[in-house]
Amino acid sequence: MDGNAAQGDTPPAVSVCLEVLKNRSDFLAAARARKQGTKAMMVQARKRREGENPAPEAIRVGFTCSKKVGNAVARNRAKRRLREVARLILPTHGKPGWDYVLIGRASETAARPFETLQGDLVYALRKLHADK
RNA sequence: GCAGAGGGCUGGAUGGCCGCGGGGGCCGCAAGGUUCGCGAGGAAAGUCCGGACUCCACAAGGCAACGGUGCCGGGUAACGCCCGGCCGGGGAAACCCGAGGGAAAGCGCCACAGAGAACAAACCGCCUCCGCUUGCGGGGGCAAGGGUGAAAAGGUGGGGUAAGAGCCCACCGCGCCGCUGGUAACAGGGGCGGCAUGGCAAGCCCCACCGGGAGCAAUGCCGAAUAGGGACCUCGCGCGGGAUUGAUCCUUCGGGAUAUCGCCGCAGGGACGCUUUGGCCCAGAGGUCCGGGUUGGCAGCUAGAGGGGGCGUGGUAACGCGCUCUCAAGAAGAAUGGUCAUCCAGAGGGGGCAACCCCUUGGACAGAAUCCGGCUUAUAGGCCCUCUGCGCGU
Repeated sequence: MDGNAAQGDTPPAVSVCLEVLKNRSDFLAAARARKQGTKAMMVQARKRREGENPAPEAIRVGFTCSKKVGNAVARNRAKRRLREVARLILPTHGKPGWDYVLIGRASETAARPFETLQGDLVYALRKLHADK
């Protein structure tokens, strides 16, 4: 038995409060707000205004992997890793009422060790929240 | 065993933990919870052909245009696909390659080189006659040899001749006629003809056959808020003017009516900080219903010419038929993942005589989007079968 799983430190189903961005306008709005790049990804973040449609406690997240990332397989792989990272990190490090967009980068997003990838997101979030 | 040819299969495995998509069951008024099983490929790709399906158009059919196909026979829902055969070319062979109809329907083109590239021609030549300064000039005959070219107007051999030539003969080739075999493409052999018909149809063209168009963002249904449109009802709708050189209505065609819409003047309200003047804007409100319609939702949407296995059967085969068992993604900013461990191939290094052991690294091309049948292209590695030649053994 491997030690990691035995400790059971993976987050439970906190991801209930995560929602997926689906409208193009939401993506564009996030792109106009603040952003922070890391080696493996670009993170865009936007605090929603008062009275905007989703409930204020919800954290929303979207993923973008353009053709620059590679062919369909490479894009899907990058998106999945970003999704997994978001699932693990955002419920604890993200702030309610914010929209986040994670953008994949060519080769790095797929190749970077997973723990480093998590660290990248945590770092980017800290910078974004501090940058007020 | 070595070298080669053809074909097929596979393309990481197992198990934890945490997730995702869409189903079924159970609990719950619901939100949701819980549980069970399912969830990428041989190419899912390119979107190049052929269909199913949907809508639009349309008597059938013919002709023309445009596009496609192009040896023959078979298979198929259909095909430009597949199978079998034929012909031509390559190879020692297994086998491979071929846009493989028509060039005596017509037009066009054939670079460079070369004398000449299509009703042949004569550069070097060969033969002969004449002249003379004995190797040159002129006349005539010839097309065998040389040279050029991708291709030079049948080929080889013999006869013949001044030299030559299908000029004559034999064989081959070509054309025509009929015979035999074959469903056919075609093959075989026979007779006749002295040879006429160079290549390119992937330049135009001719012939035969096939083809209506657009596509699941097809198409059908539902349809909120807001804005706008129409109909009806209720309340409200300042005063005056003028009229058809506006609408409308009536008409005995001369003209007339003025409720309504529009026009003009005055009054009313609104904003421009206020006042005056001037210009601008407003003149309806409420309710009910109807149709169109955007974001969106539902259907289409996965059970069909379906995939796989087995048995029988027809066929050389592609494939068909019968029975039987089994399998089953359906999303829509788009699920099929993340991570860890062990193992299996592979690569590198070290130790050991060797079997082997240890460490490190590490997994081809590639991701469903209405669904099928093909084609094409990409693909690390591994496995299997058949055949050919050579070598060795029995």
